[in-house]
Amino acid sequence: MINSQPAEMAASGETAASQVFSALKQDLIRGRFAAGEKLAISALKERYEVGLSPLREALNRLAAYGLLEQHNQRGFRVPPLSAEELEDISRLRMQLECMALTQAFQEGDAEWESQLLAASHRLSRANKAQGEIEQWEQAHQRFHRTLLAPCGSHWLLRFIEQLHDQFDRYRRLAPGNPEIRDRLDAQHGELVELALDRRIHDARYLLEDHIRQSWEVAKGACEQG
Amino acid sequence: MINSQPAEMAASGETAASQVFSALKQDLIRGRFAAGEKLAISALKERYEVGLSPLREALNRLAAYGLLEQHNQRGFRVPPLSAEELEDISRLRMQLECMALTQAFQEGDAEWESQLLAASHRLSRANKAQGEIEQWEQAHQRFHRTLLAPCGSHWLLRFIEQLHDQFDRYRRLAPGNPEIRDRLDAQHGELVELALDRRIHDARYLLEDHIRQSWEVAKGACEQG
DNA sequence: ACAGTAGTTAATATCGATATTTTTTAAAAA
DNA sequence: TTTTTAAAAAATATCGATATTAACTACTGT
Repeated sequence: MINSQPAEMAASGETAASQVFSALKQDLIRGRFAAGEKLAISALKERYEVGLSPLREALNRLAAYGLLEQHNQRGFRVPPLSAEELEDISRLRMQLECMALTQAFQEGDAEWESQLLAASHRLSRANKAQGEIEQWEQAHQRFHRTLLAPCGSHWLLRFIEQLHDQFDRYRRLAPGNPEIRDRLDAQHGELVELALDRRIHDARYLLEDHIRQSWEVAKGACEQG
Repeated sequence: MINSQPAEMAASGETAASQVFSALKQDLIRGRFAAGEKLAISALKERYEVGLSPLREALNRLAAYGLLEQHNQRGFRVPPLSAEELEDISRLRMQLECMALTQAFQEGDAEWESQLLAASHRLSRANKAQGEIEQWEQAHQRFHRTLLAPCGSHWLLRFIEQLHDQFDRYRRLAPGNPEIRDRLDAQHGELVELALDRRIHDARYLLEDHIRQSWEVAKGACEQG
């Protein structure tokens, strides 16, 4: 059984449901669907070239995750955007990520420092290659994930990731703000320095400000857009 | 279309998938399945008297929620119990619920106080009716939900509920500890008093202790059981 | 006896068709 | 015109059957 898979098939072990789950999740976060929009299942079937059963399973997972609303007998909707919810998400991010940061500073070892430096470097390089937004987005996500990874709490990381996905829906829909964007980029480097020196107090303050600045940008998605 | 539904049908608008989701969720929290057990889908079909499609959708939701593990091409498993995860869950509960409590004390109004008193009363009455454990469980859950409800953060409440469900898996599997149980019951009443007086500092300390005591009980589920 | 392997069984994941429910459209009544 | 009602259309949810994958068993060779 050598090379029996067509080129378009994904890695072995991937099921159709899990593939369409990932694809749909990405598209939801990227804002490819209008907020509040009702998803037409038959249209999704064509779009993702997948049958009804795996598609519905993916939709159910996404609803349980909070990236879709599910209403009995009337299908799935993209959740609406609201400034109130964005505030909720942002404030909770500040609290949870600061919690995780504190623990990460205690638990993080040399290996972590290396990975953090690497992630930071990848992020700054991805910055310059304009036009490849998705690459930057991935590097950005990985940086923040690496920063908090050693915090030791599986559930805390899970919730933070979930909030991050929610937050990104807003941020990616908002118009770019080059001014704040530059400041945000600089903060990533500063966070690494503070992490290496384990200056938890300053780092917490900086991370909180980082989220607050991002929040300012993300707010742009709520203005009658 | 009057009374066209058979007696065993649930409220209108309920779909087969959502019904089996609720039933399965309850059974998982109640420990009706062995930890680590692989779920035989065909057996579940008979047990819940439901077809394959709605059953699989329910399983997918539960996996996304964290009450099941899903492995591609090899079905669904009940997550194993571990003392480490219980510690993670418990510590996070302390932090998140104390956060919510603080905000609830600020936002809570007279209506909240009334509902809290009512919930507390129901809980103490449910206590005495032995043999009706499920009734007490429901009253208990509602009490804790009411206590934190006015905190104003949709996502915080969501995460707390999720952790609560995880925690209860352990607690309900653990052998009963009448000694601690009495103390826990007493704490519910004390929490109400502190809430009415908005004594946030004492209340936080008490809630933290409440969770810690429950944790002690829940640990019993991890011992080679 | 043991490791490796083909063949068999059982389970999962998916497809195609159908039944139910909601939404839309059109007609009838106030 | 507005509201109600009824019929038609569209969409969701579910069923039954099938294909695909993993787990198991018996065999072969060493």
